[in-house]
Formats: sequence, structure tokens, C-alpha cells
Amino acid sequence: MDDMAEAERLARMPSRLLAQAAAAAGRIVGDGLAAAGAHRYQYAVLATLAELGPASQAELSRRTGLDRSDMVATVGALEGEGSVARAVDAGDRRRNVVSLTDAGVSRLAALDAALAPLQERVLAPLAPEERATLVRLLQVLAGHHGRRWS
Amino acid sequence: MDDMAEAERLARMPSRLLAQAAAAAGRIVGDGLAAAGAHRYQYAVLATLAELGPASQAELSRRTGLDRSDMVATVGALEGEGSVARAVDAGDRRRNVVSLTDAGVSRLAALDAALAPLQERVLAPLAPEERATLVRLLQVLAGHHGRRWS
DNA sequence: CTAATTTCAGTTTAACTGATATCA
DNA sequence: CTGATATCAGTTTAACTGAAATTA
Repeated sequence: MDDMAEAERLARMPSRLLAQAAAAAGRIVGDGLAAAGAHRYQYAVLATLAELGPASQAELSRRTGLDRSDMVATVGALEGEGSVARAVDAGDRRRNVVSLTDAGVSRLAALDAALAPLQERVLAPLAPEERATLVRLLQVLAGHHGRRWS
Repeated sequence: MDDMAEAERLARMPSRLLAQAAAAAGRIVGDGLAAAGAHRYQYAVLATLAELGPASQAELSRRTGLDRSDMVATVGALEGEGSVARAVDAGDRRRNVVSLTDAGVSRLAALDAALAPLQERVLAPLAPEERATLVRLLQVLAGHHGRRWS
């Protein structure tokens, strides 16, 4: 019973559509960042530092959703290319204070410039109002499921 | 310049929102299918067979987006549990004809029943019209980026 | 003592690649 | 000969786990 309603079950399944769209978007953005010599994780950390100002690795992990373990390597790579500085926090010696350097600010601007047309490609088939609606709905979903606290 | 517009760049970036929402949905659905003893790949194959009828592994790969190589293992697992039958195609002996068994039809119904409340959980924070809109927009995106031909 | 932070070493798994054998 | 199919063996990488050392 209900065969017609289930005929396109896969094509209408939210989890599957999300996975497909995310995979396509991830490939476009991942390839673009790779061409710029960066990793998705690195962009996330640079952008978060630009918003927050200097922060510990644990705080960056919380904000970006990256694992504490991967954060070590990511901050290490950014430090290695001169985009961030890493120093022991004088007020709490367990922490590193990670901060953007001038080179990091430039690096972030370059990556932002590289990313803009890629996000445009991701959303290409949608009209402007549809893009805004999609972003809003995804924010609701991400916000809802992102709360490990609450 | 344009600092305010970029203040929440990460929180508004489509590729990132898609990745976050897809990861949350994938975890919910993946855990649920695992609890039912199935893999996401297996559900995709069962559902596709229910729509198409008997099909070759190559055809199933095209429809589901699964790699031909992973399809071998997936069909093998489904055959092992008795959900599908696999036979050499008499008309084209390169092909296997994969078809749903009666047990496979039941298995699919059970997985569908298990999945319904999980999709509900994924979309929980959205109103009914919002859910329909999201599905529609994601279908446009998936359809656009899914075309390797054209 | 408990809890947070950083770091390292290792695991798991999805997704993919390349090669081979078979057949149209 | 070319191209499609099924299969196998192996690679890559994102994401995660567990434990140690340090400090609050």
C-alpha cells in the first residue's frame, strides 16, 4: 500500500539530499581551497580568529566543530606558514593563545576571495530568494543539531 | 572594509551549513540503520530495486551514486542475508541481474518504518512548509550537481 | 583530587583508484 | 578492437578515540 508515495522515496529523503548536496559543495570548495594551498580546516580557523580575536585551541575547537586533535595539526600548519602565532597563555598556562598575524589577515582575505565564486557555483541553480531561504533553513537545522549542550 | 558583512561568514557559508546539516542527519540515520543491522548503502540498493525492478549492478551504481566497487560488497551482503538474488543475465552475460526477494521486500518495509521517525528527527525544527521547501531546494542542488553528463 | 588543555599515536570508515577477467 | 561489466586489492582522508603530560 502507498506505493506511489514511496516510489521516489530515495529522491525525496532529506538525509540523502543533504548528503548529496553537501558532497557536491564539499568537492567544489575543497578543490578550490586545495588549489589555493589550503584545507577547509585552515579556513575555518582563520575565519573564526577574525571573528573572535585571539583564542585558545579548545575554544577554536568548540567554535569550529573541529576535533581538538585535528586542531593541533591545523594550528601547526597555519603557524608554519606564518598565518597565526601560537604562545602559551600567561594567565592560564594550559592554554595556547592563537592569534592572526598580518600575513594571516591577508591569507584569509585571499581565501575569502577564492571562496566567493565557489559558493556562487554551489548555489548556481537557485534564485537569490531561494538562496537566502536555503541558508536560513540550514542554519535552523545546524543550530538545532549542533547543540550538544542545552 | 565590509567587516560587518563578513563577521558571520562561517555561519552563513552554504558549503559549511550543508556539511553540518548533512553530518547531523547522517549520524542520526546511520545510527538508526546500524541499530537495524543495515548500512546506508544497503537501504539505497533495496529502495532502488523497489523502484526499478531487477537491475544490473552497474545500473544500481548509476542510480544510487555508489561506486561500482562498493556495490559488489553491498549486493554481496544483501545476498548473504537473503534480501536480494543475484544471477547472471542470460541476455548479456557480463551482467548480474539483482532482484528483490520476498524477504528483501519485507526488509525494505522494516527499514522504511525505522527511517521515518529518523527523518522526522532530522527535520524536527522545521515547519511542514519549510520541510517541503528545503527538500525542493536540495533536489534542485542535487540535480544540478549530480549531472556528470549534460 | 577533579577538571581543562594540548599533544601524540593510532583506529575506523567512506569513498575512491587501478588492475584484471569476461563478454558484447 | 572498443567498451561495458563485475570483481578484487589496495589507497586516501576525514573524523574520531584513548592516553599522557601539564596546569588550574
